[in-house]
Amino acid sequence: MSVSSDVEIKITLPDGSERVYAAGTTGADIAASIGKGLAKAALAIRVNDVPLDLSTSIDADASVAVVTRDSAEGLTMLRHSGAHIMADAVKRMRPDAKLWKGPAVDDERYGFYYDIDFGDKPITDDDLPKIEKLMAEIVAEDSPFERVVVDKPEALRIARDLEDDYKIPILERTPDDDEISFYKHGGFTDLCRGPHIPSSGKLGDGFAVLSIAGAYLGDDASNKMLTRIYGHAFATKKAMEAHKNRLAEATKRDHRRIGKELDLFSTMGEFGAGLVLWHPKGGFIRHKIEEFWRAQHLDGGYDIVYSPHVAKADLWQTSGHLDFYAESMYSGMDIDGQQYLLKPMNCPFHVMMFKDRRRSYRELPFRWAELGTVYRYEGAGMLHGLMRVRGFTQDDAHIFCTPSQLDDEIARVLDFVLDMLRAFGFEDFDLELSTRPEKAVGDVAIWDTATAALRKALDASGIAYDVDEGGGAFYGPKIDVKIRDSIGRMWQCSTIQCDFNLPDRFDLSFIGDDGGTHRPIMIHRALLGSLERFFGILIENYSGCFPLWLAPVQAVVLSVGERHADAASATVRELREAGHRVELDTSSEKVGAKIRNHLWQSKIQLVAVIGDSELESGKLAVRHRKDGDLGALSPAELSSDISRRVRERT
RNA sequence: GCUGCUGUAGCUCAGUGGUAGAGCACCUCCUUGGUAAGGAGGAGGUCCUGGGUUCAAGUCCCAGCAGCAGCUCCA
Repeated sequence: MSVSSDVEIKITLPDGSERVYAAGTTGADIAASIGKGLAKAALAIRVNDVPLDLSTSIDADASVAVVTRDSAEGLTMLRHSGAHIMADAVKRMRPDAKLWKGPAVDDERYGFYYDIDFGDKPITDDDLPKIEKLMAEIVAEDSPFERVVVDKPEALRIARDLEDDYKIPILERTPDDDEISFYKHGGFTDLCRGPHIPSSGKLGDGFAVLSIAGAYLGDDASNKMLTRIYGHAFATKKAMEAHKNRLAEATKRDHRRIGKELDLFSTMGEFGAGLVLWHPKGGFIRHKIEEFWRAQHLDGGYDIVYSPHVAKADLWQTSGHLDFYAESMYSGMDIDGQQYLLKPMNCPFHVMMFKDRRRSYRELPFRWAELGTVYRYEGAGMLHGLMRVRGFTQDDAHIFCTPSQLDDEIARVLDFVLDMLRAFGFEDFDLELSTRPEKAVGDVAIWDTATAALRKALDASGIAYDVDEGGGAFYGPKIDVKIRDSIGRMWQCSTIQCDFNLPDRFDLSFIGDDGGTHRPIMIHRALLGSLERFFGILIENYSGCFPLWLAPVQAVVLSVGERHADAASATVRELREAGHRVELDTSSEKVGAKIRNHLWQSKIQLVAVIGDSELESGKLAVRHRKDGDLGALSPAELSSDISRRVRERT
């Protein structure tokens, strides 16, 4: 700028190479000097690791990286600028709209949003295509994004001129000597730190306006609700289309839709929102899950216990639930003049079981597992298919152990969790350790011991994990496990939590080898989380095509014509006697229609066809949904194929 | 809970204040067929519920219930 162009500066590029430029050179100049392609793809620069506009001039030696539209950082900028362009489009459509904020976000569905106040005339879904069209016009105008740096009084003047009322309190809170910047493109100006893409045209054609929803001002429920418009942007139109296809794929897999189509479950709707009916086919799958779960637990050193659905208010008082969890609990019922409450958790019952008699260190650890059905009040807007319900069954267990057993128990639980999840086809995990928060019960020493035990188990697992410092519950540190499903989404199911609170509240103790009384440590753990939610995840993961060990129907035998019906029926009988779940189809449909119904509509894995040549050979023409034609198999061969698939859990 | 949208046949959804519709599924009959939809006919409705406006309401208004999207919440 003011520096004369005969002063030279040294620019270090990310590959370590150095180039000399005239002082005052811009990011755009540097990109252009390196290559045409880079210049085209460049959106911004990083100067000494600070992201800046491409038009920023550089006056001193620096390391510079060009941010391109296909990098993660570039995409974030593209989306952030997309939010500005969307806001511009909205303002063109509705000049009375008052802007709040519009960041880029890291979300599976959306790339950016803008929160906007439309006063008493909110926009509707019908307006979204209009906004998208206006955005395309703004992109076509290709107006440069221009950074305007002002002082605070000037900034306030600009905000008032723009009638952007929500920006004024932000500016008023800003310290007087802070640098305040606006970004302008065309006739649109918005308060923003930046950086932005060089011009609106750089947004390209890979963007979309996706949906609208309410969002609180400042994401605070005590504030008024604004309209949030969601959009997304990608480097190319092709990538945008691919994203739309992913959204469509997720919609296709929606467990509510598949649950209906395959008649797996329903929810009680107006007879009880958030309450689930497991239909026979869903019930069968649950039965297989529970059967496996029980077998694993018995093998894994657990005992299986049962507890009631209700208990006197006193229990929930002692446990602390009435003090800390009351708003999630249902109002109770009066039994003999005593207040009883539905259980929101199983732990107090297991604690009572521990307290039933005096315990010795020789008995510990106890590992008590229960498929315990609990009821929790969830706000009406929270309910979602099987994923968020008001009555659900936790695959719960509580381990009571001595401090010296903690290491082993934690390591054992973590192994157990991962094995269980792998059995259901999940191989990819995210682990997170949450440590002591500010407000916590229990000695710092016991926290340290427990946290170390969790950390040790995580290290031993060989899986990378994140640490959420201070993110633990007030009663103890924990490990959360997330699983990645077949289309890349993460779900949290498992949690392993140490608890230093309940043993205190219930004054639990055991007699140690010194003859004195000691406090046991309690570990809560759920592997699948809630059976309802886990079932929902399984449905979406498998898209309703369940592996044979879970599938309610493993195969269908169908006849080509009437004269094959008896043989088909006999085959079904034979396969059923071998323990397989097989159905018969002798309906008067054409073979193509039957195949379509079973393999593609009902998502059954195997069909076996019997026609003239099969009658002749005594074999079956077997077709698998994914593996295709398996050729001619005898009933015994089909039976062992089914058995193999069950064993392999495929 | 909050904001917005939606609620019509078992399912997916059309429907302009004036006689309730389609496709699929279902039932019956015809067809007995060879690997992703054979044909014909039939039955099926508290248009979510309750109020209101109107000569007349599936349609407009209000309230409730439920569902959907998001926000807030989530030991």
